[in-house]
Amino acid sequence: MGGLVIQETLRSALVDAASVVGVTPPAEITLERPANTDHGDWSTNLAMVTSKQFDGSPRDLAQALVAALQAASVEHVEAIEIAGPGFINFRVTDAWLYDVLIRTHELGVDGFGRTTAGVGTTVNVEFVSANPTGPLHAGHGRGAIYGDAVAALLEATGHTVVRENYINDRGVQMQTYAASLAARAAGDEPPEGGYMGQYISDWAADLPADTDVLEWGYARALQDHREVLGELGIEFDVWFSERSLVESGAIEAALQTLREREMVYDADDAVWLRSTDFGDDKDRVLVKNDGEFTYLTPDVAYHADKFSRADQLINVWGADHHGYIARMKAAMAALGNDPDALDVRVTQMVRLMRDGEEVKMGKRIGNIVELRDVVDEVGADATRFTYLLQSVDSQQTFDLALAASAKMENPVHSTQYAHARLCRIAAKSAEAGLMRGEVADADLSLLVLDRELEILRVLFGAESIVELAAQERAPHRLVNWVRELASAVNSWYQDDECRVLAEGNSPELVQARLQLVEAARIGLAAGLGILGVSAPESMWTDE
RNA sequence: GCCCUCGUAGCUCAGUGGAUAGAGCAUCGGCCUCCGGAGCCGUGAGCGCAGGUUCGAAUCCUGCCGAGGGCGCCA
Repeated sequence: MGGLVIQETLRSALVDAASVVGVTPPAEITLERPANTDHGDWSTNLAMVTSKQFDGSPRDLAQALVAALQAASVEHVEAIEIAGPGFINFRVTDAWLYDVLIRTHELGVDGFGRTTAGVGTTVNVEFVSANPTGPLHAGHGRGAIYGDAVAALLEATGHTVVRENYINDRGVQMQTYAASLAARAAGDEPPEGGYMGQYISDWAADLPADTDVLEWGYARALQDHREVLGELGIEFDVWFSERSLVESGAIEAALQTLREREMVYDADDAVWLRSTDFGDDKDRVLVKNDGEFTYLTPDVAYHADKFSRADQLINVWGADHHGYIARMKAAMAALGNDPDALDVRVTQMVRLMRDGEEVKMGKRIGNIVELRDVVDEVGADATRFTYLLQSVDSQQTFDLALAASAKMENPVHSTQYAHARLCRIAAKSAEAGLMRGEVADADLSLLVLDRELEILRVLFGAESIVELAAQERAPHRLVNWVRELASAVNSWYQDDECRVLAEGNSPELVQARLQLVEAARIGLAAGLGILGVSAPESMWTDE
């Protein structure tokens, strides 16, 4: 509905015009809203992309198309212009923006911005997957929140999503961890290559006398992970234990399958995967000459298991694991799975700033910034929003002081504040006896100011942004959209002309503006909701 | 040496092959007895370098320069 009607009207008119002129349009005619409003409300590059079929320049073709369009006299269109190298620009009546408002009300917070594009597809999103040998640190936070937001975006576009956390609960790092705990409990230094963090000493102090140190430490670390993730609103559907792969025989089964498919060979007393056959730099060892598996082997079995449960896999890995992408995809191909259905996303490092100083992280040198400390300092909302501000392809600078501040230059604050302002207006109106009525009863044509219409224009873009953000696994795109809406609201709010409760406003105007207030509020609350950030009704923190 | 990511305004960052490359902060200049000034409006300034593909490149390709990360029968 709404704007979509306009788009379909224009597309259909363009198809007709192309037919009159004698060119074949592409399957999907590009129709976009120009960044510069001087270029009209809608624009198409049709003349440029089809000019090769035409005897003349793109502009000449545009002329011919416009002549055909004007002869057909398209509904809602006020003006058609040709600009630049051959763009055809449409100016349409503002009525489509009122449809955007109505549609926003109909969809509400739980439906606005959501689509059904992914219905019928199951996606497994694996993220965090941190070793249970210590607390989560600030670097884990980025992957944790990114993975959760990607999962939410996929849900918002109709996919069935499984959030999964893989636990490396066997192997030598667990032994090292237990030895480090035991050493600290006995008052000694951890062994060579052991874990040096302060948390080892802290946790060792709680270590009961007569207990299995490894199992106790495992439970302690896992509890830490669960707690801090819970504070951030991250809930996993599956916590997948590496040990369970041993117990179920899944690792041996995967090796057997690879052997049957002749994808492995024996050499130098080891078992090798023919990963070079599938684009890897070199073949990889799966079983070492001492009979133990390498790190890769259980992981291969694990991914094979995930493939049996989902149509698409998404992995969120830290930058230090990018070198494993090629071998894992090769292993999946060797097992007969589609390597393109495994989408590995790598998050670049986070530089954490505090008081203008960079805080260094490093698990084995003892000076880690725990994710818990970040959450305690800036709160769950600011932690999520700030991590999501930037593309994970770039290194990030996370300013703790800014994220915790109640200033407009703090994006999470200005965004939430915009929502609170709208709520205050609605509450204030109600106190004055001016309740918002049914949207159907309001005269929306009273909304004519540019700042009012700008809010509706931004609201219109929500669905395509959510779709794009989900497709690109790029939550920061939705963050940018929410910030854009908040910015439009904050500018509108400050403009005296736009006031809802100004003296002299007619009851009809108040009603129309209250409808706008609610639409903008729905947009902010829906966007923040998908991102897992709360939409507060008030920003007051002191009571 | 090879692989991955990045390089856009003084700073932090946006930018699905499209038109005059955008925000925020900082600078400078205005506004403000107001639905919450924890504010608003305006201003100047930029695509690392060199080729290529294209009607059109910040975007795609190649090379170079620079930053970070990775290159074990470790995990």
